[in-house]
Amino acid sequence: QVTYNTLINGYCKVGNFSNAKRLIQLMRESGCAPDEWTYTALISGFSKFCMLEEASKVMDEMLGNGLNPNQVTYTALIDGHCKSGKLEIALSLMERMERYGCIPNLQTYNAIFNGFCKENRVSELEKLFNKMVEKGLKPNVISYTTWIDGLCRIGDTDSAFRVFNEMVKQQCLPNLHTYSALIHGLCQEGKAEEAEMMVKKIEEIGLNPDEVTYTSLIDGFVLLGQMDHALQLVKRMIDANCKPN
RNA sequence: UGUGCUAACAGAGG
Repeated sequence: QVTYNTLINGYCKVGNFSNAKRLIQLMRESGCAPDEWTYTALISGFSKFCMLEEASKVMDEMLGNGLNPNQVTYTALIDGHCKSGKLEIALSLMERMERYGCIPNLQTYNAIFNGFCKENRVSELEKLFNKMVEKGLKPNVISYTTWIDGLCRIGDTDSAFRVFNEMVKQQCLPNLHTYSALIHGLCQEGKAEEAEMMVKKIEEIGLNPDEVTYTSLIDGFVLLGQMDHALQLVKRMIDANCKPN
């Protein structure tokens, strides 16, 4: 059972669903019934590849077999819907989840935050964020980074930095994703110089900017028409052992 | 007797 689930999960993760189904068949033939883990692996795989109809079908099948979807199952399906821009369905799934006595956890909220973020619905993100804190869940670096990214996307880097400061005050350590979101935001606002200073700052605290960080910064100077500096940054990127992709 | 081993969330360009 665990062995089969491990293999099935491996196939689901890479989108090889025919092999996953073949293994489920084998699993059944050897006397093991698919369990929550099996269905969750399928739902998570289908969600990841934006095959939402299939994912929902598996969810129904799971319920039909008397198995209870857990927090991981719901979160996978919710995340899939968020990533496909079906935020309203994701929200109703979260309601359904709660009605069935399955409490949304931090990952569930983070998936929804990401949905709001990508749809530029940052005020709703903030509202839910506060609601989550009221419920006693502690936001982590992913929660804050998603919020910051959302604010940057709507061009409100000032608020993004306010959230950043709040995060630090709450003893939540920003990581490279957090800084990269801010750097990207600054660059898109035409503040590539500020972004570059920020890159220097993160290097000082021992973080290594990666190709995502550099590409945002390079794009920032490209937007300003400063191609010479953009090319200089590519050189610096290579010197810093970061390969352009 | 032993409940261990497997699943979900964030950043760039196009």
